[in-house]
Amino acid sequence: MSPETASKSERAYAAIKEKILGGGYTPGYRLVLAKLAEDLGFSVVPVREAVRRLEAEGFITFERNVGATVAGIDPTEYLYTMQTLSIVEGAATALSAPLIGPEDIARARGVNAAMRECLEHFDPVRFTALNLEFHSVLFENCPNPHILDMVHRGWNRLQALRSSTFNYVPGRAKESVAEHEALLKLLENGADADTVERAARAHRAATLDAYLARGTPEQQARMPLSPTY
Amino acid sequence: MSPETASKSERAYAAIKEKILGGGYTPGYRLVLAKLAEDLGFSVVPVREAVRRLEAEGFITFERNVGATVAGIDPTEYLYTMQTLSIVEGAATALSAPLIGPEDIARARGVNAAMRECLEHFDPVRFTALNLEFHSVLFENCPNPHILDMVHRGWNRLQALRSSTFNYVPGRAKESVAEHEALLKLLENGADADTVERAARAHRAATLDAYLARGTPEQQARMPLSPTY
DNA sequence: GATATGGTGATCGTATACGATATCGTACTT
DNA sequence: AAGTACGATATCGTATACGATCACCATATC
Repeated sequence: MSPETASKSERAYAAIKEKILGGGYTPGYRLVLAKLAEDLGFSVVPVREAVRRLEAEGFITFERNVGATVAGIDPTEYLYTMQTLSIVEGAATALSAPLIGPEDIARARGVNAAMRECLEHFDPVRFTALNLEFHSVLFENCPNPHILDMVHRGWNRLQALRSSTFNYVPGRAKESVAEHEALLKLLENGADADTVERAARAHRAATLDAYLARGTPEQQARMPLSPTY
Repeated sequence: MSPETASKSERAYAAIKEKILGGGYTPGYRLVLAKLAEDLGFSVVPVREAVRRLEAEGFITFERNVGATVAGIDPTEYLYTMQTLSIVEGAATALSAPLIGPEDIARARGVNAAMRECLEHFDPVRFTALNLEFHSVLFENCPNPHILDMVHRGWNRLQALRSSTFNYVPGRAKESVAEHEALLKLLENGADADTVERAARAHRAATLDAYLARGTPEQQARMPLSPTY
């Protein structure tokens, strides 16, 4: 029996990704294959495979004959990701809606209650984790695997970006919790897919708006995209 | 000077993808790394990298210690891809809309005219190629690279699927050309993004509907998703 | 002082070799 | 005859080695 059931390539992938998401490797950090391999105790080949995969998923950039660096994370990139998520998560939630049962709603409502508590104790870290859990309940039933995959990628990317760029926007979290409750009400009442999609999109767009409103006007002017439409 | 400027890994990727899209490797075909490497004149390492990349993009399936096969292409997969495209292409087109100028419209209209001719001479191959060109004009201006990338992947996937599963649906092509003209009118008149998105979605959904209507009622019942909403 | 040029080192790209694993056929047992 | 155990073979997974390429810096030249 090998030490782990997964291949070294996959373990390398998970380990590096973990470090990026957790902030162990900050954006701009130079990833040298040989060094990574030594740290992990593997050869460079599986490490290289892991790095290429992470590149394909947008976590790192890779230049031929030069090397890899943890992906840069400018505000534009954050906007791109949020906008993409608003679209694919909106669709995933709409497609999930008919498959969401009362027990799912109840669970989501419990999570949302816990988020409300986090507001009072000011625990943004737990708040963020619960936020993912809440939305997972809403979109995980999406029967289209491609769309679900895109949603997962978006959340991953967001996590990578947030750890370094995202500043907690004071008033926003409270609004977010309220919007969650409104979303649950829609689902309970069997709202049609189009309405659910719009609400899910608007929810994310509102977060983005709050982020943009935080910046100076000139920063906002540089944003090339309207956050929602 | 090397024979090509691209790395062997990339050339292998392009070559294998080409063969899949062109029908040289049909679905279910067993891809053996060593054999591919020999055929290409490369070593297995870059070939392996290419294969993993194609796997990530959905063109082939890969099982550990077993091997790779060209991705299976059942009707459900076609439906997933069409549904995903209706969403991301709709968004891409809506985001492109404000950036599309008169010269783009004119070009698209020319392409559409050529498609109309294809109908009369019954040239489905050229029709399909022109169809991509038409839609490219509509979505290529999309300023969000993530969304654009998802659209490209969808089209690629569709091309791979179509070469083996898609049967030309008789009446549909004519409708499609008419819908194209309607889309162009919307863009010319500066329709708002929401309207454009709905039209682009509906256009693709109509193609999917035509495909589904072609099958027996029992086949349709097995489809797990509503094509549009 | 600025720019061009060559050398040097770090890092990636690929080839080859070998070990690990799954699959399939065959023989044996019940 | 059916099922199971076992071994042979094909194929993948990883390690190691070396060649190729690029960035950097020192030096020379204008």
